[in-house]
Amino acid sequence: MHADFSDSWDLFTPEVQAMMGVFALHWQLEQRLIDASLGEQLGRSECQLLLILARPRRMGELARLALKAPSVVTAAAATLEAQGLIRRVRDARDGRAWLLELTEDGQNRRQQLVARASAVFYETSGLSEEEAKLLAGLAQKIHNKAVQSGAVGPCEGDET
Amino acid sequence: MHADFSDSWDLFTPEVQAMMGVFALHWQLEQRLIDASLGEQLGRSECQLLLILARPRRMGELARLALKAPSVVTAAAATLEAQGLIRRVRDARDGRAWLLELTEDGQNRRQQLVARASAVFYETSGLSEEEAKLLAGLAQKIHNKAVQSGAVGPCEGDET
DNA sequence: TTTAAATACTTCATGGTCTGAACTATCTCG
DNA sequence: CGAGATAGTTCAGACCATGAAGTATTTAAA
Repeated sequence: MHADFSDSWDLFTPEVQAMMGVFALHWQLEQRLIDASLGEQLGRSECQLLLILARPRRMGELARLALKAPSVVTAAAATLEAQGLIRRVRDARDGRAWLLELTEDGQNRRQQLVARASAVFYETSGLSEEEAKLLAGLAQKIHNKAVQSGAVGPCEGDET
Repeated sequence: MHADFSDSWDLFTPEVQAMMGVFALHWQLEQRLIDASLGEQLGRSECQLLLILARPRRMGELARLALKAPSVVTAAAATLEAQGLIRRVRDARDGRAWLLELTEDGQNRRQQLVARASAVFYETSGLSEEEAKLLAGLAQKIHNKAVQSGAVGPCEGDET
C-alpha cells in the first residue's frame, strides 16, 4: 500500500526517524511475542521479566532494569511463580528482599522465548545479522543511560 | 548505580540486547515527552500523531503508520481538533476520507514537540549525533518493514 | 438507474496495563 | 531498644488499546 514514508521520510529529523523506528519495533515485538506466548498466560511484563532473568535478581533490581514500578514486578512474579517458572528465595544478605530465580521449567521457557524473540526480531525489523549487532551496540548505551536516569534513587546499600 | 547490566550484559544475545535497548528508549521517550507536554492534554497517541503529521494525511494512513487501530486515530484527532491544532478536510478524491492537516498553532506545537523530542532523545539515549544518524538509518528499514507487515490490507500490489 | 458490496471513519463497551498511595516486614544506626 | 529508611505488597483508579457494530460514501455490477 502507499502508506509508507517513501515519499516523505526525509521530512523528519534523524531523531524523529529514530523514534519512529523504535516505536514501530517496540510495538511489533511486544505484540507478536505475546501472541506467540499464548497457551500460557504470559503478558508483556511477564515476558520482559523472563528475558531479563538470565540470572537471579532481586525484585527491586528487576523493576529498575525493566523501568517498571515495583508493583508491576510483584504482579508479574506472582504469575510466573504460579506457573512454576520462577522460585522466590530470600536474599541471604537482606531479609527484606526476594531473589527471583528460574526453575528448570523457567529456563526452558526462557530459551524458547529468546529463540522466538530473535525470530520475531528479524522478521519484523528486516535487519541483517550485522545490522542487528550494530543496533545491539547502540542498545547497550541506551539501556544503561535509561536505567541510570530512571534510577533516581540515592545510593541504597543493596550492593556491598 | 548498581542496577545496570555491566556485570551480565553479555549473557544476552545481540537480538535480546537490541530489544532491551528499544524497550528502554521507547518507554523513556513516551514518558518524558508526555510529561513535557503537560499543560495541554496531549496523550501518547496525540503526540505520535502530531509527530507524523509533517504533512496532511488521511486518517487511515495515519493509523497504519502509527500502527494503531483506526478508532485510536479518531479519538486522538478529536482531541487535537478540540485544541485547535489540526483541521479536518474532506479528501477531494474520496468523500469518505478525512485529511488531517495542522493549523498554524499545530505547526508551532509540532515544532516544539520535535525540538523537545530531540532533546529527550539525546538525554535519555546518551548517543552522539552520529550514532543517532546511524540509528535513524536502521529505523527507516525497520519502520518500513513494520508498516508493511502491519498493513495486512487487501491493498493492491506494492509488490512484495 | 438501481442496488449490493466494499471502504473510511465513528462509537462504544470491554479488558489489560500502569501508577501511586497506604501497608507490613525487615534492616540500620544511634 | 526505638526511629527512620528500605524491600516488597495490596489495591483502587486512570489510561490506553482493542474489536464489534453502526453511518456515510464510493464502486461496480445488474
